Amino acid sequence: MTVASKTVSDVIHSHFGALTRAEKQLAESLLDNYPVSGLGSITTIAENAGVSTPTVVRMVQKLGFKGYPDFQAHLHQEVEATISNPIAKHDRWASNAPGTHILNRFADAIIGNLRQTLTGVDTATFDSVASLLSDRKRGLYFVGGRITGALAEYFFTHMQVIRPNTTLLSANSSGWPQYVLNMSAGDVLIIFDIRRYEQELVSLATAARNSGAEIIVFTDQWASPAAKLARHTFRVQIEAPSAWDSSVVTLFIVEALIEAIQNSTWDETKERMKTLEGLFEQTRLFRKLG
Amino acid sequence: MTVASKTVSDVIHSHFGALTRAEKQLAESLLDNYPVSGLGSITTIAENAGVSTPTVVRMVQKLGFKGYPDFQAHLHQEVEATISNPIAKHDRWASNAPGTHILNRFADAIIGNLRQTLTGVDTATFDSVASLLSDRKRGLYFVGGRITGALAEYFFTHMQVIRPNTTLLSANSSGWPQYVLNMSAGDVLIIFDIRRYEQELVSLATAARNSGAEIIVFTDQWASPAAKLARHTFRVQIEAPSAWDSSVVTLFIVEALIEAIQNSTWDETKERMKTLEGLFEQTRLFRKLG
DNA sequence: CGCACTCTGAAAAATTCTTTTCATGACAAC
DNA sequence: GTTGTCATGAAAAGAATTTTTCAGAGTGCG
Repeated sequence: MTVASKTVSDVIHSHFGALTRAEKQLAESLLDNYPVSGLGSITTIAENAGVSTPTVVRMVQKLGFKGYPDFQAHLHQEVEATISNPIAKHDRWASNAPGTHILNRFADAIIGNLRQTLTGVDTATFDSVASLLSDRKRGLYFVGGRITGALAEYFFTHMQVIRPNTTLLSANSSGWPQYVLNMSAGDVLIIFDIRRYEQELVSLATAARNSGAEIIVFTDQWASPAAKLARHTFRVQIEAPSAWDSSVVTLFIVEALIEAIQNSTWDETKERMKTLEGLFEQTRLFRKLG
Repeated sequence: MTVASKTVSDVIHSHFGALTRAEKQLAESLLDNYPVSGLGSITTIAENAGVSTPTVVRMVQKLGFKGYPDFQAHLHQEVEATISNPIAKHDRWASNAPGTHILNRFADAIIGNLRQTLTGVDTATFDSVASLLSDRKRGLYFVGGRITGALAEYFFTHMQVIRPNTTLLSANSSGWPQYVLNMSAGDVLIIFDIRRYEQELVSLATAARNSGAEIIVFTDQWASPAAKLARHTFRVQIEAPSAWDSSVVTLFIVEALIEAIQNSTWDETKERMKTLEGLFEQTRLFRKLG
């Protein structure tokens, strides 16, 4: 086998599955800040990765190099190629891809969305929402549309671990009235509604408001009609070089919220997570015995 | 004396007059194709310059370095500085927010994840996966774990619109064997498995492989055990300043794939979407009348 | 529980690299 | 011509790096 045409990075990636724990650790370390991290002596990179020098030797041989010097020679060539050709590298995101590859165009678009969205997001709103959702006296209800249902579910799954009293509304709108029936004043309804806004969500929001619930809406830059009924609204930039809208930035906000909420009640959450671990363990055991 | 602020190149130039014939010859050689020419061992660069190794040692000491290793360490630093640091870091993403606000810290982390992931993703792999999933003769099966189930669902929902013959596996693993029963050779199983890898997914993957299915795995940088059974694997960077892992970049890849797939069969997809519109319309009408 | 197996790093061995020593030769000054 | 100085590289010495060996730890499996 020849290693010639492929980059060292490629070789590492293509063998990654076959690497052992320590070797993966080493590979990570090499890929992090690649290729400069591999410039030093075998001792240095072993130390940086927290593995022994024999591990380094074994890995590079597994990758198809004759030994460490051979491995390093290849790296040097790549460094040379990279440096002598300054236009390359980071004009593009994915390496070895034309600047017009979908991955690169998507990355550009998403970064743009993220920046625009964050410019628009008021951190005071963000903090208010976080503290609303941290309040365990309030029941939480999550609901999404056809596409955004997955986001609602994602948010819900995390919140369910972090705190009690959370509910995911079924995708089918026919069951919604029963949920509204259970809402009390101060409960919070989190709605995901993007483009092709779904009429039913407005009805749901109205009903929930009448029950005294607070409403939080995740929507796009054009704002769902449900936003008018909301206490707080996140207007997220969703445009992508695609026939579909992008949910990446919405998910970003959701994850940031999850962290903010969890962080504000870490002690309690920690206990819950520990208990949950125990429950998973039991289930597994249960299954084995059964 | 300190060499700190000046580059090695500067130092050589400023001492050039004081160098002897052989040393000048060496200096020329180093400056030619700088700084890569100084990456190898002392023997190598001595040979390249056509001088002896003692000459090299004498020169670097004359330049103010402690010895050859010291000289080379400085060169490495310069190479690193040249290669890395390409994208200017935003001090602040969200306006009116301290740089340490969770939104800003999250944004930094996600951008980092995105960059690292894209450096690692082989566009050839990406394209292969896209064309695999575009092939309508192959049945598609999506499955995720507890947290990643939402991602599987998101992917599935889109693919269901784009093409026929797609299935979302239930969250409950007890129903999986029945799905495997229906898989035929050439079908594709898309698995999402991140951190806390779920043992059942490996069993599922094994069974699917035995039925002749191709397997595609979305996992994290440490790679799910299911990846060993996979035809293609996406290793996504998932670390966030949070107790939880981030799925943002995974979703990014999914969306890019959706676009790539849809794009490759746009004509057919367009028809399907039109039909779907009609169906939605009917349902709405139906409900109104009912 | 015990066996076989793999992974891992400590330590030794082998190799290579770096530095020093020193002999040679060139050249200038006397 | 002799002498001293300096530059240079061969070779030895010294110091590191790289590779190999090997034993212990861990893991999976019957």
